Amino acid sequence: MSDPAAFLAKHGVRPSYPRLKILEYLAGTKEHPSAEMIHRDLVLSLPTLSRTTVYNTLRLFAAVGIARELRIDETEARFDADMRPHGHFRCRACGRVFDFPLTPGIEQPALPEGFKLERAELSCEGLCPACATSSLPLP
Amino acid sequence: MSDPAAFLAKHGVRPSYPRLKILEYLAGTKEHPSAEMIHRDLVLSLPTLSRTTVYNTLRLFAAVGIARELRIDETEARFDADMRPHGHFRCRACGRVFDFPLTPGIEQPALPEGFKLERAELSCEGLCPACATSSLPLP
DNA sequence: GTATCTGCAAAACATTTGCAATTCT
DNA sequence: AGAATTGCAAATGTTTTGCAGATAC
Repeated sequence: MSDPAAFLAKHGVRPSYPRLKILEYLAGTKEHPSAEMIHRDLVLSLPTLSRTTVYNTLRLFAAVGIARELRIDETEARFDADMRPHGHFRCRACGRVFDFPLTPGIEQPALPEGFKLERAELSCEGLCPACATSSLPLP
Repeated sequence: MSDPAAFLAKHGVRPSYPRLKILEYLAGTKEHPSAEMIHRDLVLSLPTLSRTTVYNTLRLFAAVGIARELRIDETEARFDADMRPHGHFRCRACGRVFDFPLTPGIEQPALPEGFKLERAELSCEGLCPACATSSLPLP
């Protein structure tokens, strides 16, 4: 992300300071954070940041195509600024979300006649390599 | 579903009356209902049925492999007793959830080494045929 | 008779909303 | 000034939990 402000402007989003910080945070992580995680981290350097603004901003980012909302976690929405096609894998033990490449064709599933596809998401769950080989008791 | 009680017993689930009714309801619909929808309909013929029991039962069904929980709706979990591999499409206008066949290979995505896959779900969103051709204003 | 199941009420939790104060142009 | 943005507090809606009574084996 060379110029975050220009990137926001290009998507028709006014580059306010909170929005810039949220964009930079999201573009610079592979954690697929939730709104709560983003707020918890950013409020350290931006103490006035409210949860409401984080929620508003993430919804706005999703609406204009800057980020996507993942429904891979049972309790909270997770967000990803990588808009290239890829799948997600959530480890049920540690909760981390991993990206994985899609076999070509999956991103354009063959829907019956008449359906107008706008979004597709391949979500997997199981154990990540670290948790699969761990000797700790699993949830 | 020829013998629902035997089906439950086969999965190690005691066939109580509420569980039987919930199983029959779920197996007899293509609506992919939420817990609330199931309760709203079943309470008409089973007035003592509580929401808690519906939630408990659906969680139990998912745990033993009788049904699966879909995270395709923004607000509430939806449930499906069809355990055969297939994808789901949610219409953002009418909220209905449709099944569609999966191109072979999708149900076994190629994960990187070491990941232990337990569940995979392909969720799509867009407009269903009825809503796509409707002249009503869309949400 | 003991473990399991049910249901009510209350709690927990993520997210949204109303609205006033602030900020940007 | 005027429009957009922010942030607080309260509300919303789904799901979970504690616990007492009912039920099944």
